[in-house]
Amino acid sequence: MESIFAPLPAKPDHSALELEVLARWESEQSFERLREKNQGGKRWSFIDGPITANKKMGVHHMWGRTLKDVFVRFRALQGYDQRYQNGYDCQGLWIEVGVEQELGLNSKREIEEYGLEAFARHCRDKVIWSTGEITRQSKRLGQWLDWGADYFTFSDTNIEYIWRFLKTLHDRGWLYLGHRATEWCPRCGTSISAHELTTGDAYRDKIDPSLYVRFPLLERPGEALAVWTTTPWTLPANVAAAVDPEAAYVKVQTDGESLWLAGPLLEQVPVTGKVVDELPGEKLVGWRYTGPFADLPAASEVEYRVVAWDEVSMEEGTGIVHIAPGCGGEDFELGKREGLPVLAPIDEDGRILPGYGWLTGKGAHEAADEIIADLGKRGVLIQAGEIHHRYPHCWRCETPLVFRITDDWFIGVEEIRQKLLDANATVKWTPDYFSKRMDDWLRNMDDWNISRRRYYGLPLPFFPCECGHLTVVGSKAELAQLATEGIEGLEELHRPWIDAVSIRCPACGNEHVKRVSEVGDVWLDAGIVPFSTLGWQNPEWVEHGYATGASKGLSSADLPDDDYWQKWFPADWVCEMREQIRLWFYSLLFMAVALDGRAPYREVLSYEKLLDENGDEMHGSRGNAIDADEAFERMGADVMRWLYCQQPPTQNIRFGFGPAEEVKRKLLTLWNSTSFFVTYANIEGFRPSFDDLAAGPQGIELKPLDYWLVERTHALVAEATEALEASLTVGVIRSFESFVDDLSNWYIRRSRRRFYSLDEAAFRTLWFALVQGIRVISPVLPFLADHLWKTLVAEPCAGAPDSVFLAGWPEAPAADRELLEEISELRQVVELARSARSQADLKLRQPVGRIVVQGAPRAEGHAGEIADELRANEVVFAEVEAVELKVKPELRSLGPKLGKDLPAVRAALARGEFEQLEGGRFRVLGHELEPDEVLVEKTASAGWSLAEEGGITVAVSTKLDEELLRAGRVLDLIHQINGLRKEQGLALTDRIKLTLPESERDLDDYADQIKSETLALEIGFDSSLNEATLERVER
RNA sequence: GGGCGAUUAGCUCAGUUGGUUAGAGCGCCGCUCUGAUAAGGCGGAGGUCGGUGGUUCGAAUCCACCAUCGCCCA
Repeated sequence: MESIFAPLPAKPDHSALELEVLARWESEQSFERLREKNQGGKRWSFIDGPITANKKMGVHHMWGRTLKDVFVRFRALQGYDQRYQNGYDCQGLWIEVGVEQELGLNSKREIEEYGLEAFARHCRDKVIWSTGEITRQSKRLGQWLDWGADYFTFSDTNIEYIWRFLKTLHDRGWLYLGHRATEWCPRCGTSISAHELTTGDAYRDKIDPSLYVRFPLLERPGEALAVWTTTPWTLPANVAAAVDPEAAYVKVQTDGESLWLAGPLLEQVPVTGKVVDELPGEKLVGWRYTGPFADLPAASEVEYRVVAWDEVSMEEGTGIVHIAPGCGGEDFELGKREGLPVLAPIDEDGRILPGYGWLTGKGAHEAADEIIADLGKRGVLIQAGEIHHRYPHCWRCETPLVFRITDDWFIGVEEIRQKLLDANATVKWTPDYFSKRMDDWLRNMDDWNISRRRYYGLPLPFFPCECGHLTVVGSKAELAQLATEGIEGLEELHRPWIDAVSIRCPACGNEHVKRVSEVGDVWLDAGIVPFSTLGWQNPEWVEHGYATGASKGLSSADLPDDDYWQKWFPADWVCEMREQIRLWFYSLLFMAVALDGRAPYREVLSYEKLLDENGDEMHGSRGNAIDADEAFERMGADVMRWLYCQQPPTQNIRFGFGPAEEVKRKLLTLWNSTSFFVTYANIEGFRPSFDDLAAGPQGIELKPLDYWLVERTHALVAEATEALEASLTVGVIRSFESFVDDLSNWYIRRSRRRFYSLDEAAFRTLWFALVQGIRVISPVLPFLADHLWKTLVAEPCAGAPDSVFLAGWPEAPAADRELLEEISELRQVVELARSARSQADLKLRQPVGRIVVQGAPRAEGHAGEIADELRANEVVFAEVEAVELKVKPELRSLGPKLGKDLPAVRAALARGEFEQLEGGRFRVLGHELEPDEVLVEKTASAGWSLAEEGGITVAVSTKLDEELLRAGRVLDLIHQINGLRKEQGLALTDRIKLTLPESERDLDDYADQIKSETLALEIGFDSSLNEATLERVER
């Protein structure tokens, strides 16, 4: 006879099972059918943050992908129509990184010599390769998205939407060309934005010179300022020295001359001598001095002087700060306030410009030693040492950054700041304190530097004419209209093609206006997505119209029309890692509020960082990084997903093969429970009915335990639904674990024997519980769940959906809380009784006479089960006799009633100073306490072992009569014989002949029990034996 | 310097509106089941709940300050 249920192997091979399920999803078109099923129904809008398409994914990427998939599947199960669009980030520095390395290019000059067109094509190839890998890995993880209809940020469509955004901002006057000091990477030849400084580990340990130098004072011969710096290359750009006007400064008489410095710092500065004068900082302001490189041509006009600044540090240095407005952000701001000249000493490559004498042409950081030597030779140096500190480096090439005055394009943020804060107030953040994090960022953010001096990125559509007019082009069509040359060769909106285009200036008619050479910040690319992919203000739907420019042929995504945008904007839910608060979440918010006035998302889920299982960061170089493909192979996607989902998003996750083994063991309980069911259902010929899933088994009399499991299952469904509605996967995991424990360690344990015959109520109940459990966990464990669904439902039930994902989300009636409490009380009684047995050294194999239970009225109907579970002849519910009574206050009710008298009453009770009244009442210190206001504890009288907790008391009789002892010996004997059977390698079904020592003759009354439990056909006795022996009997 | 978060058993973490004896998993020790068996169950050891004050009849929980760590901003 063929099995109704396909038998399950002893353990799941997750990886193999998952590949099987993937193949089935493919052949059965499960995802496509799910989409069809939900089409046109209620909507749930999710927008995927674009993943940078420059490499394969690691396990740290899989956390977010898993969370996204869990909620996408959950909402799909609930019947929500969705878009399922994946996104790729395809241009900008991130893409250039790998390509440059592959091509062995190491500077902008080399890229330009290599040729921008070939470089651009390489970048595109890199993206194509990477998106192929990421798609493959995502599918393997189980992510259900509309693969092949992805959005690519380098499409002309995406770029045009950003152009339009920039034009809108320009019309509002928010766009400007700024002139300021910014962090600059001399190797990449571009400025580094505040965004980029917060990405990854920009701040790294670095050893720098620590220089104390003297600035001789003009009007005070023989006196000088002592100044400290760690960046010698900025000294040629010095124009001022800053002091804290509030602080006290001292003059120290040294061997040669007198040095001024801040009093509080005297101890830690390498200046020794006698303090001969003291002045407040404000008295120093206005003093003039000779600059450290005053002779250089660039410095010829500078009038060096002391200025006041309240930011002067009294923690390090000398309290007199060297100011070079051309070399630092704060210096630049101070310089503006004080009207200081700006010396900008370095060029794009970090080399010192002409006008700086012998320094010209040298690299800023590299020139340090020569500068120090020169200062020493000229007697300017007080002391040169070293300092270990954190210094910003380029995130892509690890080059130490410099400060440079540059012209960058900025978006002014003052007019929009409050609107962003208002919009953020409408967003539900998980974890909620991230909302404040965003608020803080919004309050503090500076104008947005959007330009990068690079190649393969969003071309900024800025065409400045010599006449002073700036044209910001808003679309390709507009560009074509204004173009005077180069438009015919514009195959996509990238350099070098776009650079060939000239336009006519609308203001003066000049026909040779060229675009600026800068490209845009990648966060513009990602932030525009809710507009560019949803067809904002697009007049008509263009099928496959999203794939334009560089993305032509890569995606089948449509360019929808504005009606569609109205339907899908804003997103109901987005989910990315925490860093995205100031990156993607920010640029999304900024662009949406600028264009539409609303927040682009209603809910945000954000999560922390992935570490290895020891809590260290994963690094390829450290050898502790786990390759995603290896993880799929060795732990399986379900196990990975479980690991991600059991982590509260507020905490770093510790990910590794060790934790994965724990998860596998946990999942084994579910597997074994299912396997138990399948085994006996096949033996007994049980066939399930799909209708039972609607509300549990109907039209059959359920035993109390069955009824309990049904209610327990309803509770699971309710808890899991609530957790997922709140974006908290950890809640689902917890509920599910506790459910499986109840199912396995209570229901199956208690009901096992009912499955040895066709007890329909038991089979239907267990089937229902297993299947509902599988449905609830399916978003987390899609493979295992769908495999078990196929086994338990799809194959045996005619007409059932062939995938759990086509079966909808289970509905649960309100669970019978009273019954759940009842069983929970019952289990408490059993646990207390076990504890009491254990205290009296009564192992479970030793039957006991009587168990008395007090304070658990709800468990009273389960006396038989308790007796069976605890091997007791009798279980009674009555008052437990005790020798001693301890009475404690029930604080919850007595606290409010007694108030300040409570401690005294409590102490009196503890001393035993109370009077027992009728009806379980007590009198203490003049207060009469009701029975529900006290907790009564008892100490066992002789012959009893007692355990109590939470008002429940269980007493186990420790008196063992002859009969009980014999029954105990029988169980011991059975245990021993079954051990022997195993030792001798007998099969579970082998029959035996048993020979017992003569001393066990008195157990002969139990022969039938012994025979059936050990599969013995006959029992003999032999006086020469000390121990039982057995031999196998051929049948 | 400012902000946010964290600090609970050897390790990783729960702890619901303040309420009796602060829990789980892993590890350790002991026991147990022996039809989940290189698994399951029970029990034990192990905690001044980071510190100090305060509010309260009562604080891991609320408040203040401090310390340490992480993240963010300057």
